[in-house]
Amino acid sequence: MNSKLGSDLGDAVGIAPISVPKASDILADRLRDLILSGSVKPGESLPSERDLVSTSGLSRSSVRDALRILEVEGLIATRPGRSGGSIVQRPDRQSVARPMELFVKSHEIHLESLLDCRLAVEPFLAARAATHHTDEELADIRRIHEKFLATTDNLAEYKKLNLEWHLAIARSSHNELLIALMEAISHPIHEAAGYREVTTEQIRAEAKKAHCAILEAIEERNPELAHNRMAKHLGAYMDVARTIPNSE
Amino acid sequence: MNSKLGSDLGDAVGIAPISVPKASDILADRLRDLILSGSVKPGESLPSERDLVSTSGLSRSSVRDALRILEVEGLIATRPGRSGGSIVQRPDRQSVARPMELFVKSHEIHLESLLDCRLAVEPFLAARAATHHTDEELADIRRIHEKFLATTDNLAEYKKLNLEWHLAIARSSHNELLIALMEAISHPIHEAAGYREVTTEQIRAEAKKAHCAILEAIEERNPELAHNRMAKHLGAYMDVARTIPNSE
DNA sequence: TCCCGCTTTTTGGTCTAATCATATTACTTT
DNA sequence: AAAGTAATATGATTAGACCAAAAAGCGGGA
Repeated sequence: MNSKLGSDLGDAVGIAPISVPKASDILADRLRDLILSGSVKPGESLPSERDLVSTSGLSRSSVRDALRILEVEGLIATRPGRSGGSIVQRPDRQSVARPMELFVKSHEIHLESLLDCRLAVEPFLAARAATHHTDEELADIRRIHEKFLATTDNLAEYKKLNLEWHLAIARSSHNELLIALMEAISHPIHEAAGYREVTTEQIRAEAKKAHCAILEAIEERNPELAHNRMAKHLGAYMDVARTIPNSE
Repeated sequence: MNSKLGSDLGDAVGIAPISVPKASDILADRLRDLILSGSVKPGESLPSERDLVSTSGLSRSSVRDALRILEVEGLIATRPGRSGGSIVQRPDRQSVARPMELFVKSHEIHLESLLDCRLAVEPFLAARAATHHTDEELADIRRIHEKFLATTDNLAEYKKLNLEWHLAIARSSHNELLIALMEAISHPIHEAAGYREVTTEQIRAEAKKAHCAILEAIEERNPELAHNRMAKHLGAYMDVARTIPNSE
């Protein structure tokens, strides 16, 4: 068992570095496959921890580790108590948005990139909303819209309703993936953007006008118009944001 | 300790349901804050598990659970052995793309929605690539492009290089978030799309022509042209995909 | 008969205390 | 000095116990 000899042999034969997977990872992979293949459907439960221990041959810690992985991934929800257990569920939008937010925060993504992202996605969402919206969704947008128009000097309220307005439009697009993306980038944008770019009365008035125009296009089910007006609205916002130095 | 009495009191006073957070979640939140606030920088290590046990007062299981959460989130990487530990890192693009893929698979997102997503994002990436690309990135794209043009009847090879081509364009955009999004949706698309829509020689020839045109626009650093040509290319692809019934 | 209240049972959550595996460091020997 | 060997710090894994929550079962009384 000479280590040098072993190393030489390894180099000579060209053994690739062997990665030793963790027991919990292997079990997590298997359980994930079970879920994704549809063997266990949403609402149903995985076997109890103690069952998994006996069937897998692993210890309870490893089993719990595996379950914890799936929980973070949003594939299961665990509840204590009898008839509790690991209940399979479809990951919600937050399971997508959360990692994205972590990514944005960790990499200190510039506001510029976030707005870029928004500019790419939101006009599209507006166009889809124009063609795909239901009556309930439209009513929801209108309700938020009216409240938004009614805001005056309460900046926090203005920002909150502005955000809600955009998210309501997004939800009407019926594209779950793009909605999740919007949700993910909205929070960082509205945190990073600060209050300065909406301080003047004029800017807020223009935003309200733009919202009205976009909503009108959506009500008329005119996707091209909604797309262009949203793009113009965001362009104006970006121009304002750009003239203001970053707070960081 | 009459339970009925307690319940009535609770209803009367209007006590909100109290959520009992798990110990590991609390610790995970704290450690995550430490990382995101920059108190522990990428490359540095968190305290060892045994240290965390003594400072937090929790058991080793809970501490390990917390660390496992952060690991799944891509915030740390753990390595065994002396001078191992939980090393802080920035989440990579995979940490964003993976949850998105799980979301797509779990919700059985239609190919239509995925292509929509792509249509929203990729023309934008092409435009940004036109203005932001470096010489190395352009050389990389060209290398893949040449290999792509050289493919003939090997469909697997064609599809692989096609995917790589699109991702290379995306990388040149320098928008990390949109790159991650592209990576995330590319795999499901190319899995779901099957082989049928690229079976005819004519379709492949047109795709090659379109790639050439897009690349040309990028080399000329003309963002509008790159945007429009990419949109047209994707539109053509979607038309083809739409004429073919889903494989599911 | 039906409902309240107690007990039982199942399940996840937490803790303790070892032991194993791995990789680095420190030491010893040649 | 270089090479080999022992000590050590770290995560990975196991085992077993007990706690807490929540549902199910049971029994007595209105």
